[in-house]
Amino acid sequence: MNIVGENGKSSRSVIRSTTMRDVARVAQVSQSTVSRVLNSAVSPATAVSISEDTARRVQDAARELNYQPNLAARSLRGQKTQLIAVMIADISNAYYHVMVRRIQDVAREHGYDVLIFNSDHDAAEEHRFLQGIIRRPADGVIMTPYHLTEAEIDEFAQRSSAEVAILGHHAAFDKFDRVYANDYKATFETVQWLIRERQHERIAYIGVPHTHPGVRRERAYVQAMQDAGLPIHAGYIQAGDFTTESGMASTEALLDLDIRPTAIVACNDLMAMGCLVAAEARGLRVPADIAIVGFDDIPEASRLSPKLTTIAQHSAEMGERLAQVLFERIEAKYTGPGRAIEVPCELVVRESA
Amino acid sequence: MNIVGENGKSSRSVIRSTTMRDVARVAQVSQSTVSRVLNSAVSPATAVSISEDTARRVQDAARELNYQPNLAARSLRGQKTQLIAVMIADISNAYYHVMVRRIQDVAREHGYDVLIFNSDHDAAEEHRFLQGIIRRPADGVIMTPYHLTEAEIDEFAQRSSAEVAILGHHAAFDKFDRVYANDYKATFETVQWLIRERQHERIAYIGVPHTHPGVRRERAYVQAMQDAGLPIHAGYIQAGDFTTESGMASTEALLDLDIRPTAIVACNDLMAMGCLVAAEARGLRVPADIAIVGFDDIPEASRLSPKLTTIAQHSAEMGERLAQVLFERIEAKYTGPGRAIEVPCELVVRESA
DNA sequence: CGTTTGCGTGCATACGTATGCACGATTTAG
DNA sequence: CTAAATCGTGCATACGTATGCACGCAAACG
Repeated sequence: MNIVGENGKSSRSVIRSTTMRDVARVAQVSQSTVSRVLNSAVSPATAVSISEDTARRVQDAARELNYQPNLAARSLRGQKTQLIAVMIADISNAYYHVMVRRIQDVAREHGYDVLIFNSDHDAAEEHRFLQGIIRRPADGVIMTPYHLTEAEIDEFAQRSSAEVAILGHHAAFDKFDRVYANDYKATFETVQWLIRERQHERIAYIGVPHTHPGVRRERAYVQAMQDAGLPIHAGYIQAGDFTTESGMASTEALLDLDIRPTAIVACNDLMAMGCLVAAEARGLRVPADIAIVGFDDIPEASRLSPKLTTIAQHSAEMGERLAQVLFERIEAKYTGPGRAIEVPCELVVRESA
Repeated sequence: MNIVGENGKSSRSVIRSTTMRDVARVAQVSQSTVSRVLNSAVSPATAVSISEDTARRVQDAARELNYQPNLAARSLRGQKTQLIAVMIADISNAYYHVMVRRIQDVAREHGYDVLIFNSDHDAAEEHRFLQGIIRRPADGVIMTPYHLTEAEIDEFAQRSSAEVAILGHHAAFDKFDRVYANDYKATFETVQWLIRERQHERIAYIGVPHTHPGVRRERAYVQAMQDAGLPIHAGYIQAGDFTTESGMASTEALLDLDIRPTAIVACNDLMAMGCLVAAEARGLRVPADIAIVGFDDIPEASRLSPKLTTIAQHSAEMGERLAQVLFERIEAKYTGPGRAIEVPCELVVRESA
C-alpha cells in the first residue's frame, strides 16, 4: 500500500474548504439556517426556534463534510475573532514563558488561539503591537506595558473594541483589569531580612532605570535602608537591563568599589545569575563573601549552584488570573470598573543569601 | 492638563476603525484606487498604472487617518493572511522557546504575526492543531509532528493552501521542507567518546518510546555499544517522557540495578537534569561515580552544577532556517520539491562527563 | 480629421458569515 | 369559521478588501 496516496499530480490544487453553503446544499436548507443551527448553542441570546428535524439534518451534514467555520469571515462580520493577543517583554525569559503557557491553557479551554509578541522592553515595539491589533482584530489583549501610557492604551481600547488586561503597574492604569505582584512590600521586607536576620549593613541594588518595576523596587530598597539608618554608599545603586550580562557588568562595578558591599539585591533572577557568575569569577564564595538575592524565582533559580535565594512571583498563577479576568470581560460576565488583583510575593531562602 | 482626555463618557463607544472607504473619501477617489495605491509596492505583478498626483493624495490621506488594513477582510478576500502558525511540543521547554523566538524575529521582518500552539506530545492535540488552521487560515505552518503521518499532513496541506515546514524527522515527510539535527550520528559518536575517551563500559540510555527522536537516538546508542562489543545489560534502556521528573525516576531505577551503570545518556537535557538531581540525592559524585550526558544544550545546561555535558542542537539556527525556507515558499521564491536541511549537532564537553 | 492605442480611474462583484426582515404555514383565540 | 398570534425558514444585506471589466480621455497613428 502506497502511503503517498493515489493522487499523482504534484501541483498544489486549490481546494476551497467547505463552507456553510456546502452544508446547506447537503442538508437541503438555506445558508442562514445552517448558521442558526450551528450557533444556537453559542449565542442563545439571538437564538431562533429551529425544528428538531432540520437541526439534525444540518448537524449531520456539517459532520459529514467536516465543516469548519472560517474565522476570518466571522471576524469580518463583526463577531468574535476567537483570538487573544499577548505582549510580553521577551519569551526567552523563563519568567514570562511559564505565564504564557498558563494563558495558552486557559485560552484553549475557551476555544481561543493565542498570538504572541515580544516587545524587548522597547517603546517602538510596544506601539507596533497596538497597531498590529488594529490590523488584526482580537477579542482580548494581555500586555506588559513598560512605556505605553494609560492614555495611549485607552485610545487603543476605544478603537479596537478589544478587552484589555494588564500585567504589573498597580499605580496607574485604573481603567483596566490588572494583575500585579506586591513587589514593593516584598523587596522592602527582603532588605529588612538581610539586615536583621543576616546582619548585613553594606547592601547594594541592581535595578533597571526607567522601568516601573525597576524604579519601584529601588524605592523599596532605599526606604528599607533609610528606615534601618544604614547609608547607601556611592555606586551602590547600579543600572542593568534585565539580562544576565548586565548583571555581570554591574557586579564587576560593585566589587571594584572601595567600600565593597556584602550583599546584592538584583531586581530579577537573570541579573542575579550574572552576579553569581561574576562573583565566582573573582573567586568569591557565595554567600560567605557576598550574599545575592534575585527576583522572580524562575525554574533555573533552584538549579543553580549555589541555589538562588530569591523573591518568588507566582507567574503561572498570575497568567491564570490574567486570562480569567480577560475572559470574564470577553464573555461579558463582568462589566464593571477595572479591577486590581494583587498576587503576593514570597521570599524563598535557598543558598545564595 | 487632564491626561485622561476631555471625553467624559465612560461607556465603550464602538468606533469603527478607519477603512479604505474613509481614505477614499478624503482623497477624493474610489475605494479601489486606494487599494491599488496602497498595494502597488507589495504586489507589482498586478500593479496598474496610477498617476503620481492621485497616489500622493491617497498616501497622505492614509497617513492622516492612520489607516490600518483589516487583515480579516484581506484574508477573506483570498489574499495572504500575514500569519504563520507554529506547533511545538511544549513552550515551557527551553529548547523550543529559543527556536520560537528566532522564528518570531524572522516573521516580524516579513511583517508576519505568529500563532503558537502546544501539542504536549499528544496525538489529539496535533490533530486539533490542523483543524485549527483550517478554521483560521494561515499562510504558513511550522510544526514538530510526533504522531501525525505524512498522509495526514499532506491532506491538510491540500485543504488549507498553507505552506508547511517541518522540524525533525528526516526519514519520512519528503514532500515538505524539513530541518533536522543529525542526532543519530551525534548520539553514536557521543557513546563512542564515552567508551574510548572516558573508558566507560556500563553505559545506560534514557529515551522516550514511540517518539521519532527517542527511538532514533536509542538505535544509535545500541549500535555504538554493539560496535564496541559492549553488552547492554537488562534495564539499561529506560523510558522517560522528556520531563525532568521522568529523568529522576529513570535514574532511580538505574541506580537500583545490580550491575549499576557508570554513565547515563539521556535523550534530552531536562531528563539529564533529573539524572543530576537523582544522583545527588543518592550522594553520588558526578562525573566520578556516574557520568551524565544530555541532549539539546538548553541555556540552563551551562549553569547547572556540575555543568552539563551535552549534545548541542543549535535550536536558534534551526528556527531561523525553518522560517527562512517557509518564507521562501510563501513568497514563491522557491517552488521545488521538499528540501532536507541538516543542522549538525556537536558534543559540548563540560563537567558532568 | 477619424480611428486606434494606452493610460488612469470607477463600477461591480466575490470571499464566508451573521442577522433583520418578511413570508408562508400552523396553531390559537374570538 | 375567520382573524390573530406563533413558529420555522429563506431572502437580502453588510462587514472590508482585491480585482476583472468597462469607460472616458488623451496621445498617437494612418
